Amino acid sequence: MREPSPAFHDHDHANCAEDALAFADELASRKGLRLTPVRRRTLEILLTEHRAMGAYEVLDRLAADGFGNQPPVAYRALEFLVEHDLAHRIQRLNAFAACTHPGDKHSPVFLICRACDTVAEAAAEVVLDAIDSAAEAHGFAVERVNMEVLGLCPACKEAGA
Amino acid sequence: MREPSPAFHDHDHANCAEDALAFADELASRKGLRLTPVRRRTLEILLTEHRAMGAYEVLDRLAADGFGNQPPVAYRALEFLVEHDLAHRIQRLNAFAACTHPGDKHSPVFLICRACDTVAEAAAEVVLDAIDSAAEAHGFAVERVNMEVLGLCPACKEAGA
DNA sequence: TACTGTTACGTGATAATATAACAATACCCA
DNA sequence: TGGGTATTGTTATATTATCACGTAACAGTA
Repeated sequence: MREPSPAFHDHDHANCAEDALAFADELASRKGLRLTPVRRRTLEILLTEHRAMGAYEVLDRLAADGFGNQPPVAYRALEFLVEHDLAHRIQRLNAFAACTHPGDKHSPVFLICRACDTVAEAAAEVVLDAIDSAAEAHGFAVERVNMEVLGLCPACKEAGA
Repeated sequence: MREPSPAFHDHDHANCAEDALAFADELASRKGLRLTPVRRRTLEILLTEHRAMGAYEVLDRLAADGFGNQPPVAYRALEFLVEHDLAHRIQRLNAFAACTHPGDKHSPVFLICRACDTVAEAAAEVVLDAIDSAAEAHGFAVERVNMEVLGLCPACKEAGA
């Protein structure tokens, strides 16, 4: 497996982490959430890395920063972020990634490269309607939607993976 | 958590397992696959239970039937079934379920009840087009799509979960 | 300020899920 | 029949996730 790249294509990454953190702060004060030090730092880690990270990898970083070093520390912080749509869980990889469209009401579609594990978050609002009507036909009340697409990113496709 | 029911609504379940097994046999001989005893029995277990089962739960059944009792036995058989679309992996639950529409070219949407863990497999062909175009915009080559919707099934909604 | 209910955190232990590696066996086909 | 391949069994271990409990921080009340 090749090294994951920060995203499929370059972008202005310099400030995007900063912006996202600022947004999180604003969201927290607006909704009365407690973006505590561990939680904020966890988000910062995900934003800075800009890739899907395993809980234990995040935990190592947190521990290095003086926070607790037991699994629940990371899992709880990550759970909080996911719950408030500041991060997503990538089931396929048992990993977590900061949301790249915070604030947008979105149902993200994750494009996961099977060769380098890079994850891109695509928008696909259209999909939601289809899901809703399919669910409705079953009398099912939709709460959260998770869509994951496995395949090859441009770089790995090029490289002939 | 309530007990999972076989499906959101009753259906003629008596023969559906039998039919699916017959289909699998036919598929195997048509495509030259080796639906060996462990593999066939694994599919039969999933079909008969008609619910999402963990790998270790499947393993217990297999062991009771005289097959090996170590994890790889179950994981390998399940992997085979998933690869050939005879079963699906439900990431959210770390579990596996027999495909309820074998043979159909489908991109299943799983409706997962957060209260009782029941899983229904809905069809949503429309969704695929949307996914494809979203992926195309990223230069991403789609290979497999997995969509999981979390919410409440009719029974649990009724029960006020 | 003291009291109280609630939420969050730290920690140790353990559960649940999944894979690596290798040996033994069964199958296929020339 | 023999040699290559796919499959299975088995041992060991890696990885991911949760439970349980005690303490600390916070919010609201009087």
